[in-house]
Amino acid sequence: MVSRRPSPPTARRRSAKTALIEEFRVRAIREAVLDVVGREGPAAATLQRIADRAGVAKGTIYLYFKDRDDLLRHTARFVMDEVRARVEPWMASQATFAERLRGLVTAGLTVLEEHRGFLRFYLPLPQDRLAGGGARDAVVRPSVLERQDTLRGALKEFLARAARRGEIRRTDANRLAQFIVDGVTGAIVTRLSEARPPAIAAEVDWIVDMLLHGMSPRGRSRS
Amino acid sequence: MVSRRPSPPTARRRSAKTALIEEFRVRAIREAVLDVVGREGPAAATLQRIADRAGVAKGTIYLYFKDRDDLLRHTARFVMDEVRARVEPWMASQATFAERLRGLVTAGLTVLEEHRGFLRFYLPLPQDRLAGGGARDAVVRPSVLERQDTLRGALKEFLARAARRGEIRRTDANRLAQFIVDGVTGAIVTRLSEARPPAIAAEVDWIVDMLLHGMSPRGRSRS
Amino acid sequence: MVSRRPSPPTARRRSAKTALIEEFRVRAIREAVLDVVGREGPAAATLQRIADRAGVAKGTIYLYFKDRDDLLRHTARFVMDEVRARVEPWMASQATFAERLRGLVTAGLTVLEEHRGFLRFYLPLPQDRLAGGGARDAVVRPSVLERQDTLRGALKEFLARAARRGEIRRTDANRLAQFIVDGVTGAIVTRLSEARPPAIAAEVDWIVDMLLHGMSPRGRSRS
Amino acid sequence: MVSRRPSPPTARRRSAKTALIEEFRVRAIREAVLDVVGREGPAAATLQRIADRAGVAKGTIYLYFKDRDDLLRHTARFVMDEVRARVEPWMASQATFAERLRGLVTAGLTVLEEHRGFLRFYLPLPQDRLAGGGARDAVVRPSVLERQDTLRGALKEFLARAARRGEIRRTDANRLAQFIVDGVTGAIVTRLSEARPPAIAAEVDWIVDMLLHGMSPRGRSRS
DNA sequence: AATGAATGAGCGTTCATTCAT
DNA sequence: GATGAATGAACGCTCATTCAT
Repeated sequence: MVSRRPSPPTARRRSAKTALIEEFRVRAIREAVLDVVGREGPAAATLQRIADRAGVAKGTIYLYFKDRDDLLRHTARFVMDEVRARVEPWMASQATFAERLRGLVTAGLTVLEEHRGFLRFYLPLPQDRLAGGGARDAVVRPSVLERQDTLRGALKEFLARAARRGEIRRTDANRLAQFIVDGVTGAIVTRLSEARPPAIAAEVDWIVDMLLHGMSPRGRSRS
Repeated sequence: MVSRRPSPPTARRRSAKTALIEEFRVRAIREAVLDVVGREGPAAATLQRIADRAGVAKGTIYLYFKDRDDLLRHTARFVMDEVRARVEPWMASQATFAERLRGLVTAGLTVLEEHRGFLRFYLPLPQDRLAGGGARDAVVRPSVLERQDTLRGALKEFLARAARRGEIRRTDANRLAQFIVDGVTGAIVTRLSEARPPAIAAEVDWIVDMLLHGMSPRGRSRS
Repeated sequence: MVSRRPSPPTARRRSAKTALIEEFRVRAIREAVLDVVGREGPAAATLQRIADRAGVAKGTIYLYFKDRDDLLRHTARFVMDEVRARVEPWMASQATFAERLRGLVTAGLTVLEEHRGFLRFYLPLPQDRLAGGGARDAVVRPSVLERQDTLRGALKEFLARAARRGEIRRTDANRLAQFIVDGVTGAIVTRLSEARPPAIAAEVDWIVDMLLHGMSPRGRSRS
Repeated sequence: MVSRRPSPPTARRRSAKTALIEEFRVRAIREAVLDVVGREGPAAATLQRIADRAGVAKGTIYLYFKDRDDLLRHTARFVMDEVRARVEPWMASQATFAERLRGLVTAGLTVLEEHRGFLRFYLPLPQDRLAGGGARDAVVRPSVLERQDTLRGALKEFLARAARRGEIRRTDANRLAQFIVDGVTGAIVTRLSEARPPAIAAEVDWIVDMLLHGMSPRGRSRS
């Protein structure tokens, strides 16, 4: 079971084969969740539907996940971990700040688009914003927040360093981290509502430019 | 029933007293929805829970709302209308752009804080974005989108006008509108996580400054 | 209250006016039941609907009837009493047996047609036979049976007398009474399904002829 | 699910064992319906009561029937099919008309007695005719009518043929068919009220005799 | 006497979870 | 390990009944 972190001391080592099967099943079921939620929304994400899509029996899911909440938590964490894995390397990069920011935003935007079907409901698009909240998936929240906090923490650190180096102005790093996350999220949200969204690169340029210089006219003196 | 807009022409006028009671009940039930959803999330928003919190019987809700969907739709519309009523006047104001932006952000921030509990799930704040939804409330969507589109459209128009006047630089007004909304929303989130958040005015200053000038060091040349 | 048969000894005599109003209300409500059930079936016969049709408030019904069951029982009894009031005089008539039978059948057929809308559900037509039974009106039965037993008893007595006089052959009067009731009921049931049913008189002739002589060829010797 | 007639072509064959279990469950649930309705009337036929009597959980019923209506429809059809299967062979028989009529009446009487509890409400016996229904089971109608129309049509054809052959006199075959059905139904009712009803054979003789010759004194001339 | 807003028991239905095979 | 038939708690909703006005 995926969520069973510390295996009991008496448990025999799983054979390599068994572990492989487990990995395979877990992936299949998780993909089924992403697929069903992405295509038909959380309302359709009953265990029966997920099991059907994964090609396993309903009961089988319980061999790998404690319960429905555990499955959803696992899936959300998986997506968030992917985001983090793609974004974090850019923070440690040696490039210029603008390049690092651009890389970071590109990475975020890319992975978000990959899982847009799923995130669409948990990270709602403008046209879906009020669609979200059903009752069943309240459990997804804490596990996502946990990941998100880590990510935001890292981003905050990254920004604080940049400020110390004079790459950006000194300001509330916490607010700024949130501001960036929201800017990127908002952009993907806008993209999803457009028939012909601009290329990712152009999108990134716009975001980075706005984050760096704001909306006031170029060359104007500050108010 | 709240959603029954056009009363039959032959219907006798409701007495003033009856209308008062209706207003009172509708408010009580709506507040219960806002309260329950805000405190415990949409998952807890069963009719029984709402009724309990409103201090009425389950059946009473059906005297004022057609069904659960109608109730949720009504509540969402109510909140969105409040947002709009507070924000829109600033767009038509004759003040400088910076002042109008500040007023607009202040208004948004204020009403968002008022209904933060509810909106947290339906207009999810960044830290909750992945937390949201289930399926039950898919119906809330259309009625809110209708409101939200109008609001965003107005904001977009406001920004386009400002660009034409040279008050801000010319850019994609749609993206910018979303960007601002997300910036404000994100600020609320940050505030919620802080023990001693700054005063609203300071918060607004930070947001407006960031929106206008971005994070690059003051006085630096653009990249 | 209609069903309160023996008024308590201490009760003051109702004034004539009060009695008149009571009579008026009871009739209005009863007619509403017959109308609603007749037009829309027992499913639609909620107290609210009945009250609306009767032009009184829901609560008012409870001033005249103990509860819903009491109201339905009253209505069914009323219809049955009408049947009986029309049919019984013919039993005591001095005409020939065939004439008395014809009169009796005519009377039954006529009153049944009058209330066909109501009876349609409780005395189902061929095409409705299996439609009947809902759960709510189980109470109607005992009160109808009580009346029907009385009627059948009278009919049985009438037939036994006729047999003693040699007007009909001697046979099980109980069975025969039931047989006649069923024949008449069946006929009206057939009529209701026909676009252009024959005149009542012709219908009666057919029934009486069949009851008297059966279906074997005229003039044939008995098997 | 019983009502799911055409299984998808790609569906794997149900194992013999599974089919057996399904058959078993469907029968148990159907018998529970017949039992509950028969004993306590349609009013008592809630899903909980049916489930209890069938010895299964409420949810189990939904594995085999789409919903309550489907269950009731299935049960009614089952009974009607039994009636038809027993009655129809006699119509095609080569015996004399009286014998065929006797066989037919016997078959009808027998199956009616078997399911008398259930049919009492849906094919109401004369003494229960006013007792029946509420609204809940309106859905039962169409599926039964379909069956009943076929049956009555066959009976009508049978009678028309007999009339053409001179076995009975020429008359309205439709009315006569209904008349016979009602005569048989009425007999059941009479039997139910008797402590010691006559043997089925004697009962049949009485009915057939009455249907053939009517109640007028033997040997008397017709009026 | 008359009202109708308020009530809550009870319904049909869904679906996460269990467990015998 | 894998299955899916079986379960029953919990939901949204209806409507007969009550009672303050």
